[in-house]
Amino acid sequence: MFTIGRLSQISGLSRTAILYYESIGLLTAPARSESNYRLYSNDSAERLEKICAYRDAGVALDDIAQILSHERSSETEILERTLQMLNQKAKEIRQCQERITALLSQATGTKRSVFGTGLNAIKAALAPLGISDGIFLKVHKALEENSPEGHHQLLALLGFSGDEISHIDAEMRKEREDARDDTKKA
Amino acid sequence: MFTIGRLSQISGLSRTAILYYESIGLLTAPARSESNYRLYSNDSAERLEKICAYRDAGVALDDIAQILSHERSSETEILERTLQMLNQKAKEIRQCQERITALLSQATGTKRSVFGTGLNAIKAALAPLGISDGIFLKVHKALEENSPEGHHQLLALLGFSGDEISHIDAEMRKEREDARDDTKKA
DNA sequence: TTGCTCCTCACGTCACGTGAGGTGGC
DNA sequence: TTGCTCCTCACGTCACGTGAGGTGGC
Repeated sequence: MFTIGRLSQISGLSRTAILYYESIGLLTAPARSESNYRLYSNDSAERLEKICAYRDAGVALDDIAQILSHERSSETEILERTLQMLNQKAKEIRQCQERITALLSQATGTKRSVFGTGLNAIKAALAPLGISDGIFLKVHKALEENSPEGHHQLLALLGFSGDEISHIDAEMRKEREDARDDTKKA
Repeated sequence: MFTIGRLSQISGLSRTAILYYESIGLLTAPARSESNYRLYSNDSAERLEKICAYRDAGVALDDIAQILSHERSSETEILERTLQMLNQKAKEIRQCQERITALLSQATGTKRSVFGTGLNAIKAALAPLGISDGIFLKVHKALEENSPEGHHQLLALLGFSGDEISHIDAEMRKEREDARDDTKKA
């Protein structure tokens, strides 16, 4: 038996969110203590856990209710629809990002990609994908040495313009030369 | 002088959106005809055009008002803040996409990436980036022949799991063999 | 008594969409 | 007269957040 504060802690949801779920019927009203406090059962907590799993995947609360009402057949359909919606949203955001960067370069007179400019920009672009600097350098070397053309295509894939790619090439060359100098010194 | 319907047509906004902008003071109340119809000037139309440019870039209406109130200094700051917000949203959506695909593979028992499965999935992933099938094949060949390792890294970059990468490799090999057979026949 | 959690409304959010009920112009 | 555009409220949306005003437990 948990009080709402405790359930909030273990679920990571706010109190008001839990109350809201009750108000729309996604959670059934729990038992009450003598002092009228809500007392949640283990079942409630488990249901809330499931709710969170779908919520964190971007599923609408209505759809979560449908899925949890044991209409198993509808789950795949709902998830697929949600995924399509997410893809659409991602597309729209990407468009906004492009337009914002265009407005920014217009406002400041300097060029910049969605991620910023230069080498740090690439690293920033790769970081959220779980690619560390070390891996990044390895991939880069392999690509650049064996197939500069392929490397350029990869940069294009990441959303850099032709100008930016040239700029990055120059930076990388410089970095390699620095590394060689260091090696010589050692 | 345009009526609201005409302004709606040329701006691409809904009538209600235009009325809403007036209600929050983003557009000033226009002149009226004898029959009380709103009559918009060229100035209004131009202002609305600017509004649309920022709106389509994801800038909040409050912020657009600020930018248009000739506080030029604030523009860059606002655009930068908006861009950060968009980056954050993009990140959240990506997380949702990953979780949805996890739930989907759990529900259906089959594996799938954010973009679907197999070769078509890659093409679908690259299409929105402006990479056609032709370019795709060129890049692939260059990478695979010169640096299979680099190719795998690229696939990992695009969000494919290890299993999926092996699968794609197999598919590509098959496709290449088919192409060779065709060449022999010819 | 002092904090703390808990309770129940009710209103705000953001950018509109959707009627409802009515008037003017070709 | 028939459509059409226009007008002004007012309420709905989605998933809560934020008080307001009050009560119970250690």
